[in-house]
Amino acid sequence: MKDIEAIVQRFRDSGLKITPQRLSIFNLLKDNYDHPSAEDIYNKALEIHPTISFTTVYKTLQTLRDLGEILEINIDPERAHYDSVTDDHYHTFCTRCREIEDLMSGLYPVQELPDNNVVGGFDVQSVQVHLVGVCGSCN
Amino acid sequence: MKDIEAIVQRFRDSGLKITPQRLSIFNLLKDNYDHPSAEDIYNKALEIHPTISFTTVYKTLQTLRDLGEILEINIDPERAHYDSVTDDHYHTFCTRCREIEDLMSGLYPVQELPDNNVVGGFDVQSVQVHLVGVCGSCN
DNA sequence: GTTACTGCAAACAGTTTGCATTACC
DNA sequence: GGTAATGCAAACTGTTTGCAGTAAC
Repeated sequence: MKDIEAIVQRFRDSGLKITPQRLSIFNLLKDNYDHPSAEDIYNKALEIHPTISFTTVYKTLQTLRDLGEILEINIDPERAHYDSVTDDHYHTFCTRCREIEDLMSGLYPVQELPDNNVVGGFDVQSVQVHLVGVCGSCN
Repeated sequence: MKDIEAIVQRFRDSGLKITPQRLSIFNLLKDNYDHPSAEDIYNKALEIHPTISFTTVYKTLQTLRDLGEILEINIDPERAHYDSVTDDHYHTFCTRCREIEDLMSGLYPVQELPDNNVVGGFDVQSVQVHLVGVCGSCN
């Protein structure tokens, strides 16, 4: 995810409006290295905008995802999580505490894709590597 | 997933009963190299048992998953899919047709885990590698 | 002033459960 | 006969939508 000014510019360029609610969400995501669910973000946003609705948070997350500014992570079957770091990296998912964490690169190196991003006829848009198990804190 | 007799034995050994409905589900899974959702399996089962309920299919899938005989794949945010092949292998997920397919081993080789299955303090129970994109047929 | 956003309330879809009846062993 | 499975109906949870009022530009 770009820095706030760049995001604001990108929204304006796309004919999207900048509201205080949206700005708060941008800031929450920017400072966040967890992998929050929509509801996590909503709860934090409530502290700043006590009247903000879940719908607004949800729709803003969708917009950011569609613009490619954040990633939606689908590893927790119970809910989607979001990641403001869009560079290639992988995740661990703890089935006890449901926390998603970044996997230090180097700890689990994965094959490079070919230059055209095609593997066996399949056009790869993203590679998701999830190590599912139990994290250090839950052990 | 083991062959049918072994599954039947495993169920009996665990105090679980063998019903015609369950046997049909075992057979559907055994012959299946797709990655069906619970509803897919339910629809096929209906052709054999016109009165079978979704609940029965659902609960049997849970039991099989808990026994480790099938895997639940969480890559499609809209629904869980199941895989009767429990050996290590990876998947492609087409965002257009929502088909999950096996990734030929060799096309995208992945790092081996250390012997103790621990990566950076995280105790790995399974590794899920998903190539998300557009499949050959949808291109 | 025009266009898009907010927030409410309700719809939606997949998943999960409680419970009476039925079937397995 | 005792125990577990089936199947119905309803609850549940996260996600998504329609729409009237409001705010950005």
